[in-house]
Amino acid sequence: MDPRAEPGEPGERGAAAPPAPTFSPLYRQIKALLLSRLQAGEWKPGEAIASELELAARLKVSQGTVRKAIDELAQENHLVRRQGKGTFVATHAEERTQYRFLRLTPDDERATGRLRRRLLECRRARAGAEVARALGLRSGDAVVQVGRLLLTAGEPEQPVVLDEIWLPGTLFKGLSAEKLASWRGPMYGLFEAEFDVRMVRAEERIRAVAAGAREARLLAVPEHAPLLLVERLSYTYGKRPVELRRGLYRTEQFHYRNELT
Amino acid sequence: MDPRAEPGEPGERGAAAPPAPTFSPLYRQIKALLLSRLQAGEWKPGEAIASELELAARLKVSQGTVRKAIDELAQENHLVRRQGKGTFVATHAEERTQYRFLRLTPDDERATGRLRRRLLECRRARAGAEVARALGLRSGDAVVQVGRLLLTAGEPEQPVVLDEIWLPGTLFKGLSAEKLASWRGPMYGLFEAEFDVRMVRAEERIRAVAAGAREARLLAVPEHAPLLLVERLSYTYGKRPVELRRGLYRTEQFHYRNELT
DNA sequence: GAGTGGTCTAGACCACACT
DNA sequence: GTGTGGTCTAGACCACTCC
Repeated sequence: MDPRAEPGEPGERGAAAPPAPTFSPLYRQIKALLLSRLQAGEWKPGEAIASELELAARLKVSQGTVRKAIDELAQENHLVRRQGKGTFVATHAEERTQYRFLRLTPDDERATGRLRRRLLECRRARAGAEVARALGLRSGDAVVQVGRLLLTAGEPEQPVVLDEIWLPGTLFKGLSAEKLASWRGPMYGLFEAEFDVRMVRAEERIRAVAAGAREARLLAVPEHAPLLLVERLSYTYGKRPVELRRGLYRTEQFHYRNELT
Repeated sequence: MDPRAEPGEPGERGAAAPPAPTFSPLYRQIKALLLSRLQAGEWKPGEAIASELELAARLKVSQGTVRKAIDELAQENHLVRRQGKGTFVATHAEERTQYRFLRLTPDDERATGRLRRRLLECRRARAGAEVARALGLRSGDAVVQVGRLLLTAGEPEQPVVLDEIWLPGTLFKGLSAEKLASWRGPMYGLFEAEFDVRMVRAEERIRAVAAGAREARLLAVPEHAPLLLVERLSYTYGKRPVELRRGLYRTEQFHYRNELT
């Protein structure tokens, strides 16, 4: 490959464009290439990709250059390196923690008990204006709507999270209550295995709100009780939004934890 | 330096200890060395450190090894690289965004207006049990307690954040209301310049709570209105906690934004 | 022992900022 | 032009995993 080649996303030329990123190093081009292969599904989540030396030979660059490309992809959680074994496509199916994206943590560190799920509904519907805008659809397009509770495992079990989830109908054609109920492990693992949708990144917007009547009943709190509202938009490759989630969290015994650097 | 030397934090030997990290690569030893120099204040925030080649020559390693050490330090926000100019000690004083650690964002993207500060109090006090535990002090030790509001700049101005801040008294001896009121720029910039305290990392715990009487009055919301409670513990070098902050955020027009990867 | 990722080196050259 | 960080190479050797 030629170090002086065009960047993956070529800088706009002509017109009165800003400075223009006229230079893209080789390793970034290789990174873009690998990303496009991941996106194309050339390697499935959990599988090993080609070794560094093999990629280097095939692409006619040095190992160090491939290495730097893979470094960045590993950093961004697309790949996972395992010394002595190989480099693997990241997956939500085998997370150390059950939910990689769930930042809710028990106040009591020792209470490490997993949360139970209870499915409330799973139905096909039409996107309202707001959902459509978030997911990049048109109002009225088909969506799958899922409602569920997360509860503490203890006795008595206690509701902690009420989630409402919207998914583009075209991507999640066969999704049903049965599939969701029978699936073991993280929901995002199901999405990978059955629908070829990998969540790569997400943005959350967090607010404090007062519980409405329905929410209060489902979460077993008084009406108007303060709840954490967590709106999450999840993206797959190419900054494409593929899930909207509206979660209400009880935070008497749990908190949303965040690390700032 | 010897690649086979002991790690910076030596692995426990003897007894029935876990696997034991018996190997620490050279670049990590150099990273630890640089960190200790930063901690010792050898270079001040905003200053340039020695160049890669100079460090390599002085430490008798290759440039690539120094480079990898600096890479990690830059990643962790201890250093900032600037091509053609040098590598600089990170600082809160010249942040692109006014507050690096403040994740509160206006719902309306265009409303980029800065927030005003209003100092409510700044007084010396004795640490209660909870504050002492968080800051690694003993109950009754001296602390500085600061209260303040952040308000929108518009007309009419509207309170958005009510912060209560606790700082170890020994570290912040000369801190006064006058100093705080007259300082331009982020508070953490003042801490760097006047007290040699650099915030490096922070953890936040977020909850939804109902406004109490005093908080409701200060934030101009009804009593029992839902508010975001953000408890932040900030650390300086060596995982040493140096600030506890309890913030109440109004989230009708603002939200706490977070990125998940 | 063979294969994989991880470290380290030495040297060449490029992009960028200052002067 | 000089000095800084950034890229790329080629090759040696180390640590880890599995057969």
